[in-house]
Amino acid sequence: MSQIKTKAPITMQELADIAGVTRGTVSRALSDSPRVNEKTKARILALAKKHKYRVNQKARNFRLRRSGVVSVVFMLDIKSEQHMSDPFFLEMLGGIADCLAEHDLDLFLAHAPIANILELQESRIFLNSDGVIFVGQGEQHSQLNAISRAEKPIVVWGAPMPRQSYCRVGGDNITGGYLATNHLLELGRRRIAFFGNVNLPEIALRYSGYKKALKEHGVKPDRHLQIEVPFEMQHARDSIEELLASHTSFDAAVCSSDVMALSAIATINEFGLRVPDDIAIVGYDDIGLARYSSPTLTTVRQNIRWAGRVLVESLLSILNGQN
Amino acid sequence: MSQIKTKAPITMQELADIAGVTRGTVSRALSDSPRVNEKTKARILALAKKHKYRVNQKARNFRLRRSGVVSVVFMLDIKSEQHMSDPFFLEMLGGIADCLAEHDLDLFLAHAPIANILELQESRIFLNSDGVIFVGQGEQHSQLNAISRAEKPIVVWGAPMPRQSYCRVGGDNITGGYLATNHLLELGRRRIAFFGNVNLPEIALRYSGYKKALKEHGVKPDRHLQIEVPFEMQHARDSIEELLASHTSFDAAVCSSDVMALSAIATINEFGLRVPDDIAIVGYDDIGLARYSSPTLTTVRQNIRWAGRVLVESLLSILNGQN
DNA sequence: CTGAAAGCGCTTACAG
DNA sequence: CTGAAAGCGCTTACAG
Repeated sequence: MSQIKTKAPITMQELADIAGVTRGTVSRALSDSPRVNEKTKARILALAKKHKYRVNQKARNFRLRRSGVVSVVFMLDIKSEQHMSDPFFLEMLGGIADCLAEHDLDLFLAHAPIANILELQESRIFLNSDGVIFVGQGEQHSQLNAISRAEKPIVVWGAPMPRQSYCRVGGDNITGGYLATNHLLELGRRRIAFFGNVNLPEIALRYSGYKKALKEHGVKPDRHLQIEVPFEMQHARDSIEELLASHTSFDAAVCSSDVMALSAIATINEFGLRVPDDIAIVGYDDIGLARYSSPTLTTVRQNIRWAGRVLVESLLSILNGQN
Repeated sequence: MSQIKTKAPITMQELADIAGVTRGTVSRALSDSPRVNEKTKARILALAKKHKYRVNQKARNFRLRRSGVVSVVFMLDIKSEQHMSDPFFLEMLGGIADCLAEHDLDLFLAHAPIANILELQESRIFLNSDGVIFVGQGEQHSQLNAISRAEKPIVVWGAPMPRQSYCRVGGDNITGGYLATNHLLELGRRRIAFFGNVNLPEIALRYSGYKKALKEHGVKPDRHLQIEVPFEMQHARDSIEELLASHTSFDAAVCSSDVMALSAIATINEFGLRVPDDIAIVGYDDIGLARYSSPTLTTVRQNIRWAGRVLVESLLSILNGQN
């Protein structure tokens, strides 16, 4: 590790000397303790401002035996450029980062691909942070359950699951899937494909919303129209290409993400078909890119930034013992 | 701030007790100091492994009077979702994060929009980190110069500038602009537009590469074909729309980013024109999204992840006093 | 209401 | 080669 030194700014001891009190009193004044005289407190606060004093958060966290760091782990093979490139993750990250900063907490970004998240428990990601935010469940629901029983608090973005012992935050995937499908049904489409990996809990719920909408319109779901399209862009294109080559007939598709929808549009165009004339597409997430694509992509909106904030607030609640 | 506590793992004192030595010796053994007996060292290392001991980086950094944190600031109005969504930033972030992790350093992500970066000097971004990486120069070259004269080391991704007192890492923008333009010229295009804000140093260099290529092919640059297209997607589309509506004739465009190129393609399609038949487009960056768009986007490749690593290594060199 | 003191987990001159 | 000790900047029982 490198030899890094930083010129130290004014210290609490120095401020105490200036104020003619001890560190203890300054510390109490700064944390607005009721056990310090109001006048003393005001004087110290004024002095602190005047001398641009700021508590050294590192020392504070160290003293408090905490790290002041929250780790963020993006599931779904984060190393793959495709996934990191998905704007969904970036917007989520933005919301998390903003909220964490407001609470004076640092963000530690997990960067490695996570084949088995149980291994994380030995890593810096866990050892070096006060809590961990998982974005997505992948197919590791039981591992998440196991981890949640350890001492380190976690929160997870994803779907509700049976016997779920971890704190979860997530959108209403059933309704989302329902709305997307319903939109296509009302456009008169009847051969509606569902693109996505239903082994992922969130996608499974959207699929059930999809089936619910079909049922309401008297359309019988066709197993052959449930296509396991992966999130990763190149794989998505391969998968959709295969579908088109098979001449399976369909006139619309509900996609599991906007990036997947954009992949679908590009692939369909390459096959000489038009969107939405020949095949109508609905995305999911409402990323910025989708809003400005051509033609404008119809999508199911998730307020991703806000979701990021909720994840942080939930984690803080646990850390503060409010469950 | 919240009351966060973490169950402490085995401490250096405990390991010292087990080994029957003092903390000092353990510390030296772990840092591979030559001043400790090889046998003792081996014994301590084995014991450390056995008991899964890991040095508490927080305490270490605290003792070493450093934060162990590097801040990353993305210029260009990071708050705007459009910019955060630009895959260029994400890939750069990935490279930076990986390299930082290998050096046991944390990544602190600046999230606020940066109107004037001089204000950063009072903020957590500076106060709480050992160094700062700026991705992009914006139009704040002189502010960067000013900041670099402060005690906190910085490195900047961008273009070389006259009287540049900060450490810079960047691509060869002149050659990049030249290659992009040359490609179009060899396709027989002669009315080639340049899309980008030439007030940004990097873009200005690409523009000069563009002019150089034109000159070599005996094409006289047309001022009206230098269009100040912003990076931000919606603004890019507005700007290109305006150009198309003005009936300025052009048969190709060199774009300043792949996202800009995608915006251009979408806008051109909306005007009933075809790419590349009517107007050929070249992007810049080589983001994953471009690779899989339809039709595949021609672009100038920057190895963004690798660039991120170089930024980190450069910063570490400065921190280690190697300039 | 305030001070004196211990201690968070580490590193590193200084002795020996 | 190793130990004893000081100290990084803070917080918080414990006295008074």
